[in-house]
Amino acid sequence: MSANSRLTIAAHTLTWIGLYQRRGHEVATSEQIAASVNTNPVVIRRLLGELRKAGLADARRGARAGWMLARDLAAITLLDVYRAIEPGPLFALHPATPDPECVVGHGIGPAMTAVYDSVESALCRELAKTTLEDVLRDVLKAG
Amino acid sequence: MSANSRLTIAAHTLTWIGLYQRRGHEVATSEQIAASVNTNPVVIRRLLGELRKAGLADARRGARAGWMLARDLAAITLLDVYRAIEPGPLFALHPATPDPECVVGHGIGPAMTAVYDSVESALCRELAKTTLEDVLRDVLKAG
DNA sequence: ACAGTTGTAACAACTATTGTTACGATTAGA
DNA sequence: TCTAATCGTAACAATAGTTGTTACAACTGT
Repeated sequence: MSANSRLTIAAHTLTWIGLYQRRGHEVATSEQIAASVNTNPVVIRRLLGELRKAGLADARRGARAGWMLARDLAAITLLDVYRAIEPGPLFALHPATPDPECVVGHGIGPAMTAVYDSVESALCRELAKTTLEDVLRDVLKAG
Repeated sequence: MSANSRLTIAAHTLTWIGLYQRRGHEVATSEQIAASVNTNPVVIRRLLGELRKAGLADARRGARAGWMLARDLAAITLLDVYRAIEPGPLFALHPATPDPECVVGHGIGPAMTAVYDSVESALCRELAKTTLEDVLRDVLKAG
């Protein structure tokens, strides 16, 4: 797959806003964030748009416009971020329906679905363990 | 991402070969497997080529050619299959290096890498729990 | 020698990601 | 009321991965 950096950029973005707000600023602009992420401001705005729909960020428009967190960093887990920006499931079943006359073709779908459900649960459990507060702490420790 | 059905098709393919061999046949052809999966034989051959490189399948060429398992179904986990066919990591870091002068830009990479390592470990642990023997049992139960 | 199959290259269609330009909509403040 | 800054979004190109397809050389049991 074309490697997926959306979760990285989303976590970067929200962490950046959180730190900026703790330093006393009200809002952060997509241009400031893009400079830190090293990308185009539109990429940041697109991503923040999805994060806003998920209730993780808010935007103020007009003059003195910009972005702020909708919840504290400690109240946002990486699972929240993942759910906000990753649309589909990790694994898919067959593109075309397998032969229903074949024993394997008939039973493989449900069998794999059960496995994929377990795997996605494990992935979500793991992502839920880390909050953006944890991420910020690690980031500052690395400095 | 364009949804990834490679693991599904690979598990289907190996399970099909395993069942076919248990019914007394020596080898299975990509055409037979493709009929069950409902796709083109070349798709199966490509996938089996990667599975062969990983030591999970073997091919016989010439007349009476076809595919066989290199190990018993019970000795192949879904993690083995996953490792054989999925090249990259689940999540990627930034496409372009983030600003190293920024605290967040500087520390976010290592922080996210640690998280991604944990997540991939959890995913692998979960995939390792299921063997193709388990898959075949579920498949036959569903019938 | 023949027939059947593997192994692989080449190509098209489709989708997702990332980056970019452009421009209307919005609003605090002069 | 005007202005300047920023959001919100559409549109497009470049790149890459997946899936399906055709084609053909290489191989080997009979």
